[in-house]
Amino acid sequence: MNYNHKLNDKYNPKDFEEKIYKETEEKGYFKPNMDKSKEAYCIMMPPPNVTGKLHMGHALDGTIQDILIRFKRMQGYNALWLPGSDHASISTEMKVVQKLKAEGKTKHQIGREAFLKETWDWTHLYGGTIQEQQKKLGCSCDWDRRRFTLDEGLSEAVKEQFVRLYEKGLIYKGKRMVNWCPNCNTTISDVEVEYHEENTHLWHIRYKVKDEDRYIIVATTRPETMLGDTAVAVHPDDERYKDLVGKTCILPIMNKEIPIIADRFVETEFGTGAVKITPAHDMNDYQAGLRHNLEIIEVFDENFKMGDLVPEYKGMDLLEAREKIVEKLEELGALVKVEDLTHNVGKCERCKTTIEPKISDQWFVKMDELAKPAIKAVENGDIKFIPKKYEKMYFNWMNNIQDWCISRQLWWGHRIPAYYCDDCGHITVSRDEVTECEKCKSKNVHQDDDTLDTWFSSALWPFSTLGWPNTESEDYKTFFPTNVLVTAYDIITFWVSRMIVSSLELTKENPFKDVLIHGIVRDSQGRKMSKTLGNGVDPLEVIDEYGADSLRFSVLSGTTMGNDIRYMPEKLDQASNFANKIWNAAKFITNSLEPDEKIVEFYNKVYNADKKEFNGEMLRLEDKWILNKLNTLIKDITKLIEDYDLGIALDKIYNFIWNEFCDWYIEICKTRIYSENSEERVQVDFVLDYVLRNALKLLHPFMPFVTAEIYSKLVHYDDIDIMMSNWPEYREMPQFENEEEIIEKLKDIIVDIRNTRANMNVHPSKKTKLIFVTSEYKKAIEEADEYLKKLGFATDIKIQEDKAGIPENAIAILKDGIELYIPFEELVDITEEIKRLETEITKLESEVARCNKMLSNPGFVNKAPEAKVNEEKEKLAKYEEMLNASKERLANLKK
RNA sequence: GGUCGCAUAGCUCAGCUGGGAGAGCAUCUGCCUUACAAGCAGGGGGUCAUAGGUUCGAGCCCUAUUGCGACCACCA
Repeated sequence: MNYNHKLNDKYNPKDFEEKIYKETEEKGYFKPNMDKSKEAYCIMMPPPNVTGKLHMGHALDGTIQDILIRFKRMQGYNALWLPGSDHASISTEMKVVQKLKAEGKTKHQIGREAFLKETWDWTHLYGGTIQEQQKKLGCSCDWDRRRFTLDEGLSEAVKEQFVRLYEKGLIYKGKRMVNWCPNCNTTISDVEVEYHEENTHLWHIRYKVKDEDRYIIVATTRPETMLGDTAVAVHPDDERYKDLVGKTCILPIMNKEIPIIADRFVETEFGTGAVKITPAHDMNDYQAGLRHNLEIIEVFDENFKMGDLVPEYKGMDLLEAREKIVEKLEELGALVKVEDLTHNVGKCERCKTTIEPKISDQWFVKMDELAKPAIKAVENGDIKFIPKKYEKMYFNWMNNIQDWCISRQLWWGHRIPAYYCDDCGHITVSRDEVTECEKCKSKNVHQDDDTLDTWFSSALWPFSTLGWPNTESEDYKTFFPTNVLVTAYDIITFWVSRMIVSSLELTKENPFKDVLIHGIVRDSQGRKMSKTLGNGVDPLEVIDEYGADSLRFSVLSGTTMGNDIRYMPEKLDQASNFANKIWNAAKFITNSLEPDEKIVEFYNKVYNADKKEFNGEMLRLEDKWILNKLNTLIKDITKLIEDYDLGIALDKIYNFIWNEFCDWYIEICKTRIYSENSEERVQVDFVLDYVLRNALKLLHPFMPFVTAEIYSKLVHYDDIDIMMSNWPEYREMPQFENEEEIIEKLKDIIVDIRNTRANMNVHPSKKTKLIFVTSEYKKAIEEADEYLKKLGFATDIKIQEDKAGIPENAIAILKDGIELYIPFEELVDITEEIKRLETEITKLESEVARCNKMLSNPGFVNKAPEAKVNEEKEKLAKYEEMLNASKERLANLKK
């Protein structure tokens, strides 16, 4: 066995991160093992936009999924993490439109076919970018199974969904009021509208009541739409207008008679309490119009210029028309007053153009029936949200669900599989291309020009990627339903909910069992990262500077699932310091390693794999202490990852490696590491290697690169890389609890020694004697002799069962079951030591008092659990013992 | 307006089914001790937003208040 244990002198992630990624990918580690005897585990990566670039949100999302998949893979599952990307219709189309614009072209000029070719080219040019970036992050997904929402198979799935829903009557075409972006020239969904405050005016206009010498005054922000008014509405309970309801009034300019109606949607507080109803150009008015059967009159033409209702305004820009109409009203004496008003105006999320509500012929999915089983699946716990609070968000949305407008006036996407007959007008919906009207057999048919909302295809992601609608495909049968969906809370409503809906409707299965919701990565000031603010942090730059492991650490350490994360550059220092710490520890351990054969041989003797049990006689107290700690750690981390408590898990491993393994175990072992006795060295090398390798395994899902690099330099038990190694096993019943307790006690005493010395400003070079008084811990201290001397700054250690011969002015460290005296000789001023003892006594007294108070409280003794009461009793006894010892010591000093 | 969340050390945040307040950074003190100064050892620093309540016991549960945030709806 000739094996290289040598680690580079310095921790430098660039030396190995890319190398390891490439190697492990080439070895096929990212692919599922397809072992039928193993349970399947599957995560679908939320597909990023095809032309997107990796941002911190992706980094967090990818890190979480990679941790889960690596964990499950090490546990032996047939684990698949399937990546891909989304065609992102509006976003991609806008980018290409802009590109064309720069070239002086429009999409209509070049035509549909050429435009799609342009877009495909664009997609091929930028489509691979994000994948390459995800690789840098360490994402171990099966790239060969990568899917794109416009792939043939996925397009089949989209058509299948459309046709099935259509045939069930769940998709319909109808005139509805939709959000229209006059710039993008398409409908956009409600979620694509963002609201901005804007300063404007509120015009008060009076409409004459018919045949009466009265007026009703309405207030509006959009006087130009009054040409299309078909009613005036007031609140039914509004005393001011009660007698007017049912009458009619005269619409100025148009000189037209319109009814005065009562509707609960009217706010009596706002404006005048009377509102003009323009069903063609306002959501609420439209709804009111439907309720009251009002005529719908469009004021604008398809280009959002004034229509031909009044020839004078025809073709005018809306704002210009507004001015003219206001002038006209003033002229007519109908304008009562103009108020200033700040209100929210809907803007297009993409181009910031003011959204126009528009009545338009669109395709819709009828949601209410579809939502029911999806609500139930979460209600009855078949699908769980983590953290649970996000279920409320989901229910909130699903219980108020609106029909879903799925058609978009875009070209980039899945074209709606509906064909219109030019002769009879019949609509044929089909999976296959239609060349003949199914009703009149006319050949004059043409396909709907529109495409489907991107989310209509993303809704199928958990199963369209596995081959659905072919439910016999190997992948579908193996991996569906999937296990967990990982995403941020901002797309619960329009993605997660729709996946659940589509999956239940089409496959009759839940798409996943768990929905793991994480927060959003914000900048160090807590602001959302955005292009306009320019405060985004580029994960690639971070990786370049600190390495992927540090980035991964920094977005998870000290976080809670579901809460937003503030990006703190300092955390990267913490992360790379940690990696560096492990690196140095590993370097130290591997440098002086005994030959592998000897250590493997020792392992075979000391460990009984069947019983998961060590031969205690072959190990020392401190070995058993760290092994017991490791066992507990394995148990904790396994549970924490299973519960998705990744932040806590990571911090626990951090703490174990740094504060237990490095700070204590390695320090304790140094005398043995440098020992002349090779058996002793084999023993300690085994434990060092064993604990480190297992700690690295636990850390591997979180920091895959540094752990892999170091693991490859440890004792060579086999040829298995850490990524494919078995997840550490733990014993349910800890084997060395007692030993752990003893070492903890010794640690406690060492801390006291250091503490005392620091308080007294004793230089490290100044060594003393240590005199222990104990019978209980005699053996342990004897065994600890060498490292106690080292860590306790001692020249000499004495153990005795009484206090004979202890110098008067020695410092006393008094514990239950063990007392330590440190004779500092001339160094110690007795009065100082008296003072120190006195504060110690005060502290102990307050502890004793606290215990007594609790135990003398009948409520506590009677009602608290017995274990709790006993615990307090034990503490009391311990503190009393220490208090008595301190008092005795003090009395002696004062003599 | 509706729903939900947050408020803990100077900063950023943890804190599991209620049982003696934690981490990282910052700060102070002492150390170049042969893996690591990207380090080691030690210290200081908190009325857990406010006011009530439930409980033997509340950072944690309940109610109200204040401040902040998110989402949904909407503002003619």
